[in-house]
Amino acid sequence: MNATSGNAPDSFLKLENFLCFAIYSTANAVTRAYQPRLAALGLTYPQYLVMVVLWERENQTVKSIGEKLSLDSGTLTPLLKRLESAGLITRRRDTVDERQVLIGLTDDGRTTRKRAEAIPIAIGQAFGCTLGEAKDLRAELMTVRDNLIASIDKAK
Amino acid sequence: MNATSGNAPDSFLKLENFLCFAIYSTANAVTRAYQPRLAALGLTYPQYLVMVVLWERENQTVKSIGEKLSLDSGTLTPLLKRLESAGLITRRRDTVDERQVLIGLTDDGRTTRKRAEAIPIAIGQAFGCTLGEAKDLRAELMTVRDNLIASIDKAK
DNA sequence: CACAATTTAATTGTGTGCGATTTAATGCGT
DNA sequence: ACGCATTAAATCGCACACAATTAAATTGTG
Repeated sequence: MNATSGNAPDSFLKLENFLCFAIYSTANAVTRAYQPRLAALGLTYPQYLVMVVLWERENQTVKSIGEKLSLDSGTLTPLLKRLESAGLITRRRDTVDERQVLIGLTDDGRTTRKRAEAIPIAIGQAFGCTLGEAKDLRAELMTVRDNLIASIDKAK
Repeated sequence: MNATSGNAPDSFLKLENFLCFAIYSTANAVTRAYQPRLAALGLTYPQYLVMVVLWERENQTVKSIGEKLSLDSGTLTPLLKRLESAGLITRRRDTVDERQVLIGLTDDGRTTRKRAEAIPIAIGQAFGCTLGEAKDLRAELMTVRDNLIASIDKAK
């Protein structure tokens, strides 16, 4: 019996055993990997995700974008204002329900999509795994993510 | 041929296909899941990771901690100052090599370990997967992470 | 030994994330 | 119609991440 035996609460507190650290650290690496390519489009990684959501469908509310990305208005409002200043999106109050703000794309915002198409392919190669492996990993992560979110919600 | 056919660069720009988004979003969920438990110890999630590194070995340099967590001094210096103000760690210049700052634990910092031991077990349950699945997922992620970091380094 | 290159932290500035609160608009029950 | 709960964004404060730069100490080389 020694420190490498792998049982006891001890081993749960070792960094090398942490799934959460693997997730955290990989996420940081993803952002760093995207950064040089996105900088060429004048985007940060979270801004890019917002643009992806809008490229799929224009004129969504802040809430709708927030649900898709699991981000709240505290994060999105300033981010969207920056995208607006950059001339990529539009923000206007919904005339029917004035609580809502509708986010649309400018011509520039739509055009940027073309330039963005090469990025996921390049990053996919940097991941160093096959499309099938990526798909499996993505599915497993989304399951874990949904479980975590469910347990957070349950605690409320 | 339609929008759901799944080929063409088009499908690479769909959020639901993004491995990177799965990683990003799961990482955010991990932080939120840890937050209430860590708040009871007065720690944030990145601070907790630093403590885990120090619980494994005391008196490491900022660089050594940074290598283990893939964080630079721009992130670590202010974080470590906060842990110092909280009375959990000590910071002192190495007298042999005065470029380095050695990070140690206070009695309080060492004691906090005991209270932290229950956390990974509770979070592990929130993940909703078996220990084996977690181990596999962790290994796959670390491979992806290392590939990403290698591709970032290669670009320099 | 001199001194340029390297190494280690700290600093600065920008952009997230998120808890908590606030503001304004809408819905809903009586 | 009234008032109250609910909802949607915005705001505020704090703590990361990280690129870029700076400052100080050490190392390596002639």
